[in-house]
Amino acid sequence: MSKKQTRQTIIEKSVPLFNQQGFSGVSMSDIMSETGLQKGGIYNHFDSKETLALEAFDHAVNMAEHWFEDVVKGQHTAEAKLFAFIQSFREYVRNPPVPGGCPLVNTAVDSDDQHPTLREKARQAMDRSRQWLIAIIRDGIEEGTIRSDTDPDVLATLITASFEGALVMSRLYDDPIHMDWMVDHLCKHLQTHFTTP
Amino acid sequence: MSKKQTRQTIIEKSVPLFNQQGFSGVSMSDIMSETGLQKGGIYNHFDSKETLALEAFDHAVNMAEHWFEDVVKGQHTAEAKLFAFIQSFREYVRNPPVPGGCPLVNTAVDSDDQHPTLREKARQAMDRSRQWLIAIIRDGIEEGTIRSDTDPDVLATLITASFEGALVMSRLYDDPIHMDWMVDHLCKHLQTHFTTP
DNA sequence: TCCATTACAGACTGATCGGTCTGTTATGAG
DNA sequence: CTCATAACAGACCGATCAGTCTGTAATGGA
Repeated sequence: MSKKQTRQTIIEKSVPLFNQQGFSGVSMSDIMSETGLQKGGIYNHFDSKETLALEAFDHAVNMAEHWFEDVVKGQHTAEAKLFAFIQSFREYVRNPPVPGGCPLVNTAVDSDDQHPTLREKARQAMDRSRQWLIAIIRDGIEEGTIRSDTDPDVLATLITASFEGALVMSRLYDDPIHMDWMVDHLCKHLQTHFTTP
Repeated sequence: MSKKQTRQTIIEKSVPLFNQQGFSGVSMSDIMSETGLQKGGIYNHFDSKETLALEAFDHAVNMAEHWFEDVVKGQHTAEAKLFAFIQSFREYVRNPPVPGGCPLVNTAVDSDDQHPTLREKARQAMDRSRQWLIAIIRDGIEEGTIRSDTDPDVLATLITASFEGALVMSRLYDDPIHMDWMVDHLCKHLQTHFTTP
């Protein structure tokens, strides 16, 4: 096993731990038993628990981003992309690409004033996610499939917040129905922004 | 200071700590310095950190529940109650009744598999909140101000999840605009469920 | 005022925390 | 095969963890 591989394994094994239990809920012992490595094997790759947590967060976000990008990949109009994106929430809650829910929400909630760097990372990732959505919506307005009086910023926030809230509820109840209801609602709402009747 | 009073003070001082930093993010030392008491003074009232955390959660939820009940108190139709409830989200995010955001979301995210009792409490509190909303919606259907084809369960979930998601976003960005956008959206959506034109 | 009760202080415990360091073993270039 | 390098094991560190216990001081009823 090369250095890079071991390092990557540590990160990958850490992702579910941090995403499920939060920064202070995870101990280096947890990571040791999860990876099968001892102290020396881990601290050879990472300076501190915080460094590892930051990289684990990045990796978790990457996983989610790639998952959503794949969902949208096959679609060629903004309308279809948005529709596919929202429909994919159903699958996300049933078969989450990142164990433990959405790393954005988890980190946003977990890092309340306590871990400023982690919080800043969460903010940046949230912004990247919103900008990605905003770009799709703008494309839709340009190509004429989305009504020109649609505010991309507003719509991006509505979709994102709805997803996060419904995900938390479905996870708390361990019942995907709440996400399904939200997806139905979002789809209906999206119709009002489409120019196609 | 009577026993009950001291006990209550400990709970009240613990609420922001647990709500902001999560169960494992708070140490008994934190609670000691926050309350000004020493170990003996705290463990005289509570068996363990977990017992205290559970009571702190109950108290946090009570604070939020009373806050929302007050908001709705002045309104006499279901339509007006729902409208006042949703509008109050703007104030909630600017002037939260419980420091650290919504205890339901925080606890739901914090207790991922780790603290089953806390998770169960969060579930029950979430259910109480949904049932409260559902009852209002049912009243509205009975009194004829809300369309009879409205599904109270669905609408309650939509409102709750939207609130939670937007709250997380506004808190992460430290910008109430996201909640404002969501409130605008929910109000417009509510109109479609009202029988009044 | 007296005394039983109890709220609380604070020293103490063993476990565990994040992190360091040295020794050992695996690795890969020559 | 040889040897320099570095990946890793695991003992070890001081700090801090949740929780216990004894001593003390405050309280409140008689």
